[in-house]
Amino acid sequence: MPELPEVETIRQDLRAKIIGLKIKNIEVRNQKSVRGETDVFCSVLKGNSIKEIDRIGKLLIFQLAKSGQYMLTHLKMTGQLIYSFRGGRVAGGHSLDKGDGLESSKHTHVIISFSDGSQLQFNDMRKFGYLQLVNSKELEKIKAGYGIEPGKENFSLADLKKVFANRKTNIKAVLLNQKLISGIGNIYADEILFAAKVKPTRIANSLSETEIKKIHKASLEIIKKAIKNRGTTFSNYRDADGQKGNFSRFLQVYERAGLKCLRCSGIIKKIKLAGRGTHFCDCQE
DNA sequence: CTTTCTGTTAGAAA
DNA sequence: ATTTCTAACAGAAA
Repeated sequence: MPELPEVETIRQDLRAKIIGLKIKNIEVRNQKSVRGETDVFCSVLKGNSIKEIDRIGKLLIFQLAKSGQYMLTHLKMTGQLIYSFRGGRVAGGHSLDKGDGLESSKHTHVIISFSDGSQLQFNDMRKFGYLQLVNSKELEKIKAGYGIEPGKENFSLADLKKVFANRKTNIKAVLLNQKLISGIGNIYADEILFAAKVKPTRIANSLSETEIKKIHKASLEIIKKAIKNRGTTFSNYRDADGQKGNFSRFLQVYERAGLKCLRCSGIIKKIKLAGRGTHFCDCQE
């Protein structure tokens, strides 16, 4: 799925489109996509509207105008939030609803319809993602479980050093651990370590001051640049308009196994690390 | 046909 | 307490 830059792109897009729209109807086609009671989920949303959209890590937080609750959305691997309106279109998927311009597919699990005729679809091929209603207390508890995040005040060099200190596992696993650092997923972990010239297999607490500085700098720069380019699409990811992200062409190592390194002309290797496909070049130390 | 892989992460096991 | 492994699911590729 979407990692931080992709989720942030969706957040910004939806913020400009659906804030204040009255929710007219909810259709839940797959119960599993909604955590908690579906009936409660529907009755709370119906007649409500979205006041603000926030994000922590890869989790979207829709603040509701009434009821004081929040609708959380995690897209996991293949989730999509696609906004469309009558006369508009939804990219991908074959039409099940003929004629009205609001196409859905067999992977559309929840449809939120607004009173102006537009709608927000939650699509998810692998069904790992979910929508969930929480109150402010539950939200705070969930937020507290997330680690420091590139671009936020809690991501200073000193904060990052603290995360790496005494950590006896490989740096890749640390970057992917949302409880320690939030928002980075498999693509950006590989890209950050390549930019910082640090091998993903290195043990976190063995990193030198200089190496930590490089990882810190690369994290901020790469995430920022990826947001600016609306994220990375290599298969399923789409923004709120159903469009692909543009960061794919800036990727240095991810999905480049067997190809020539763009820095030293060595060959990019791919191994399994922290349970994930991991790309790197021997010019990383 | 079977096996392995895929942008994630709870939860179990070690 | 930390770290590692697996399952949840669907589909593409080998």
